[in-house]
Amino acid sequence: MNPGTAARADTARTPKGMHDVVWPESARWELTVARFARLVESAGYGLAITPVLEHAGIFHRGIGEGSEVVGKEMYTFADRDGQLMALRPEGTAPIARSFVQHHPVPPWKTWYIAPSFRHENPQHGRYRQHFQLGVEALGPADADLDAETVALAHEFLAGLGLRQVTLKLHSMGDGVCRPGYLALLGAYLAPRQAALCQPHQGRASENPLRVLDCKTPECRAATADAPHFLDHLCDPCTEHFGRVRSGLDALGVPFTLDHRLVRGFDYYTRTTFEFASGATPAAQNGIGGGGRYDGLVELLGGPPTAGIGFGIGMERVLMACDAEGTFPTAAPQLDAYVMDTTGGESALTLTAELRRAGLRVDRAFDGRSMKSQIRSADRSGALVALVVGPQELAAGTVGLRPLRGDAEQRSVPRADIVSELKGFLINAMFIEGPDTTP
RNA sequence: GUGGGCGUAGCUCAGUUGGUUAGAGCGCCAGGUUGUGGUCCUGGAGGUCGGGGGUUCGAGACCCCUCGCUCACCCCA
Repeated sequence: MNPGTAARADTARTPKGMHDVVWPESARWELTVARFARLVESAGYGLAITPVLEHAGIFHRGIGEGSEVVGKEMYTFADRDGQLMALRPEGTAPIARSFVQHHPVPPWKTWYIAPSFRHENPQHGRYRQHFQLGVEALGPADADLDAETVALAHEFLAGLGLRQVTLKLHSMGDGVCRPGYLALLGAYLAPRQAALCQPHQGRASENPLRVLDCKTPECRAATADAPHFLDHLCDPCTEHFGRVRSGLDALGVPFTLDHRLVRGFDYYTRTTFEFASGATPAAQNGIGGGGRYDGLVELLGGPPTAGIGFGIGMERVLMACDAEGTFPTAAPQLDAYVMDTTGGESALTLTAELRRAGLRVDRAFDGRSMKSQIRSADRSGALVALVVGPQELAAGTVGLRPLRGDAEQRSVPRADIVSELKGFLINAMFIEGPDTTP
């Protein structure tokens, strides 16, 4: 370890590629997660919270040794017991591991918001720690579940107001037809090695699918006439994929078939899909993706169990929202802000009383001047300032001063402050009153 | 992991061919207004010039190393 790196350990900063999410940005996270939870819970999903750390083998076996994420980007280390541990690089394998461990009765539908770690070089929209919102449904192999799952992700993104998001769909076949297709693709590429881009020359035989995914003009040209997997699926896979497509059509979810869609994890079978934003830079326009992984549970030691899910990148989604300018404005944070220039005891008790009554209330501290306190009240975004000065203290009243709009400050008996404040807020339609509609 | 650009106050930035105690706007604090915000005026606080080393009488500026951000590649969310 060089001196510069060592010195860095003393500096108060987040590690490279990792970020604090603090207010007001964190308010968008809360709202986004809440929306996601409400949506997927309406579809029968329950929350799953799994450890950030797993035995590294879960990912080696599940995602695949050869994958970029496991081979080059995973945070792996031996803990104090000498066990090889890894920080979760994605959300699906831990859920499958959890299924194997607890053998719940399928269908088992879970959702998560989970930090994921990849040791790569960060840039805007790609971080060493990012958060994924996701769902996993284990058990059914039914193509309707594929359609439902894709539609759920689509509905979430559309519900955030995103309009420039496109959906790509493909099928990766299964253990029956994939070997045949890989051989076919390999045979197609073998005589064309020299035409591929530098990095892929000589390596095409290792993972021919990667070449399809490559964006260089050389590889694009060389694979222009490559066989499409969709033309070589086995009959059951063809039928399954046909039902997924008709299901999405029936649900009104637009998609395009993309024979170059190759996902980075080995566990995918049959249906795979990705959502991309047309509003963010191409390098990080992938905002989510997923697919079916019918062999994963068995791979991790469980019974043969089908599964499908998706992960959506929290940071990427918010980037897309920013790019499209669709994110809703934040609601006011506080109903009232308490000011007290008489020593603070009134503020202490009044604030507690109002909070017990269900109101959102903050107050000034450190006995600052009236002017200073009302400036804080204004900045806090509160709708009303409640003023306790010497006059109010002596008279047993509280000054109710509206901060938004042009209403006058008025004096309210201290004993009536909760009902008076609620009455004011309802009247001003800042909070919901009793439902008076028929 | 590879390559380009950039790091000066909380934020956005200025800082001449190297030359005294490093500046502005916004924000923050206080006062003007001895009881009242959003406007205005005045004042104040706040800086290891990302970090370390070097060249020099003298470095925010030049050189080397390093850390971070950023853009691209790779790959992905």
